[in-house]
Amino acid sequence: MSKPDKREEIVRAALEIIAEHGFHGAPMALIADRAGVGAGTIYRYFENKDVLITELYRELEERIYPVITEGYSEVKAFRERFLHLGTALLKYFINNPLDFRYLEQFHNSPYGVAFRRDRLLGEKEGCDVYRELFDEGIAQQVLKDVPLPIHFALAFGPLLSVARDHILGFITLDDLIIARTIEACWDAVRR
Amino acid sequence: MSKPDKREEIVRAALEIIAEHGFHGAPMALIADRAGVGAGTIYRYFENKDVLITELYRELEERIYPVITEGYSEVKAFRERFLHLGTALLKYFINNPLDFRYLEQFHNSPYGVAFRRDRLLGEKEGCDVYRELFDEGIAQQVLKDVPLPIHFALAFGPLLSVARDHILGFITLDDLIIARTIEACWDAVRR
DNA sequence: TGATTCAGAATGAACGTTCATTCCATGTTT
DNA sequence: AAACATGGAATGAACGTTCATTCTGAATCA
Repeated sequence: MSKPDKREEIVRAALEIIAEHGFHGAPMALIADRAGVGAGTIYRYFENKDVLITELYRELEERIYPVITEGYSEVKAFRERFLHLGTALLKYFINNPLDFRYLEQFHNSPYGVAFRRDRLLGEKEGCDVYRELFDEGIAQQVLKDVPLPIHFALAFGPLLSVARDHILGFITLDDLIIARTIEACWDAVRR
Repeated sequence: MSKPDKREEIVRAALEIIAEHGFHGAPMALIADRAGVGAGTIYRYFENKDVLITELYRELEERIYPVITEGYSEVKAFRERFLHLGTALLKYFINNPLDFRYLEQFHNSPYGVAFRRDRLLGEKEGCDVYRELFDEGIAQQVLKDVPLPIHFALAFGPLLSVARDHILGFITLDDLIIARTIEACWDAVRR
């Protein structure tokens, strides 16, 4: 196994185990096992567990961004762009439940809070597209007159909740329900 | 200190520490310290840490319910009832940040997932008022034609997100913004 | 009243376990 | 052969839980 291969295996194993059992249900020894690697080897690639966790978060963000923005065109009507970004994000989560579960774990932990605090301006997912879209919508008075974070809450709050329910098996989403949900979010933010 | 006093102190200390640092940042020894009791004393009142955690959850639920439903009348117009329940819940969270942080921790943990799964199967809903309101709205076609869990997501998702941002200091809510936020949620669920 | 007894509440040091991290003998590459 | 990478046993810190002991205050007795 080549050098970068091992790093990749470690990251993959960490994602699987942490997404399923949380940070504290993911001992380094288990991650090493699942990656097919010695416990000590992890420390050749990551200074410690915290670094592994935040590094994994960064990699997930980078994976998501291009998928979301694929087929996204800034020239389309505002509403269409909103629906595109919402649908793309929700579908990404549904198709990548491990990524979703990991991101949730991260957000609801001291890691995530510190991370967001550092980013106070960048806000959620670090995806600038969302911020730009909402800023434009507020400026053009297409969106309601509330602060940006409220818009984020109105748009992403239901989205995350629905994704979680689907992944945990409490509901089953299909294309129709997804479309209706995103349109409902649009009703929430539009003026 | 009388007998129920100690139990109360333990519960209070556990709420404070867990809300602030999470389940794993709350060793029993620290909870005992904060409560002003010996480490072993906790085990006179709670079989183990898990029982303490779920018991505390149950107590919080019981505390919230009467506050939410105060002044709530089933005869008022549907929209008014929705706004009342939404506003009451959001304001409760803002006024009781420890409660909110604890409930979030609980929901985003194996405890919470297991808890919800039991509820779904057992039909024994904790938030009956909310369930009744939404059921009625769907039946009367005041609400959009989507499954109940989607309505929950549309209504509570933004609410929790906004409460979290406020409590973490990322935004500052006032009565006007709260009212606009709940009304936006109404736009999301209404037909 | 003051002394004595006693049940159960409270205590915290000690225990066994789990975990992140370190260490080093061994293997691999250059 | 030198330099580096690896695995997994060893380490020590932290944790939840236990239990032998101490404390407390109500009940009983003289």
